[in-house]
Amino acid sequence: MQKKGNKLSKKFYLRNDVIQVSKDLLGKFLITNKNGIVTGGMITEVEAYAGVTDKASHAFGGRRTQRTEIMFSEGGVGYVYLCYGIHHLFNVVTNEKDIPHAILIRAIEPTFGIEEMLKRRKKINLLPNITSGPGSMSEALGIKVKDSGIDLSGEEIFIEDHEIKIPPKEIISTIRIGVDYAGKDALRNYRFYIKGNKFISRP
DNA sequence: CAAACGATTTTCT
DNA sequence: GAAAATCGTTTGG
Repeated sequence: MQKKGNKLSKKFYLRNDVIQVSKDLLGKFLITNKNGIVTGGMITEVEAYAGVTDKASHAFGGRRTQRTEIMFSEGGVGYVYLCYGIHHLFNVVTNEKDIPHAILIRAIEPTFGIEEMLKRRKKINLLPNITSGPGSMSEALGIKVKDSGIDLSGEEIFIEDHEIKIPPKEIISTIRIGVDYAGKDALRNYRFYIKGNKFISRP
């Protein structure tokens, strides 16, 4: 039923324009394969974190710790961060080695393994809020902190191109959410989502 | 070694 | 709409 999906090549992540990569990720499919159970869906909302120049990023100012070390890796790996002790946020690391750019996946449109995702989220019906919001989405996909640093070209967590093109008109850019503390950097239009899609996080 | 904080979500008023 | 929950990471002594 689904068109054949090809995993994104390493080159996709290695580009140095994190904004462009963010836009390109919209319409791609984020898939996880946990214990033989496949879950995933189309990426509908993302946020870019431009490394050392972005106050909202953990790597702002070149801060390099054991946790953020992953972001300094070469693009193409996942960076999972535990926030508020409860939520697992999934990021895609981009750019070259030592340049800590990352893209936070905020929401996807459920496509594969919907039943399993509902079970993980303890929901009965498929509502838009099942995967809208970074923490919720990660839980639905079974992504955990221990997955941080995973190679996205592997078999457990990966991103596929199903040749769905999102017209530039359908891509909305706006300010990010939940980063008010970042001062003027919070006003950067680094958040992107697909126009009209219901599976995006709510204010 | 102790203290403060957060890229969120959920629940209550 | 506002506030609490909750724990690993980070920072300071």
